[in-house]
Amino acid sequence: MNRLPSSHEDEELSHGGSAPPCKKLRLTKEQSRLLEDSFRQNHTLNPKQKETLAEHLMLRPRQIEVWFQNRRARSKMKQTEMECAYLKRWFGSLTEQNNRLHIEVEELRAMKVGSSTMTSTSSLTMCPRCERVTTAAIPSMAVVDVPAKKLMIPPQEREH
DNA sequence: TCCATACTTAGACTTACGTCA
DNA sequence: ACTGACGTAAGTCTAAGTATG
Repeated sequence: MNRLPSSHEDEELSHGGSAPPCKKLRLTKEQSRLLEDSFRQNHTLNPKQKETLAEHLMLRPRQIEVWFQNRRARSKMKQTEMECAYLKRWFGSLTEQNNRLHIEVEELRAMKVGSSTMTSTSSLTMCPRCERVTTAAIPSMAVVDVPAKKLMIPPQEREH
């Protein structure tokens, strides 16, 4: 069932035969499908479930056990890869946002230079918490709002 | 079309660690 | 506190499958 046509020896072994350890087998599509279904329902199996599944698929319980171990590991690896890719995208978007804000600060400083009566342009600072540009000397005097839509928080993150 | 080779996938094993009786 | 059985994660090996020139 779970074996290449050339060898029914391994097939017997995969069912718990007494011969020496069998060579690596490939599961059939049907076996893989059922295992995947089972994995979707539960990522771990209790001994009874393992036994039942093994019987149903005509595999040794140990094979079921190993399959689930590998499946969990690969599932975790895939999840990590996805998270990594997501964080990279987010980092890119934050960098972009940061660059734009720096440009904006420079523009505002330039504007300040133009209006002679105001405080020194070097006193303009960006509050890291509220994302507003303020004059450090007299904070109450000049507060420039950065529209909330400019904060490029990825949708996935906003949900949480 | 066939073949050799490189690369990928997945079954199996080993080891280390945590939990529990 | 110690011990053995058991389950799991992480790392690794390697046969089998696939892509490529």
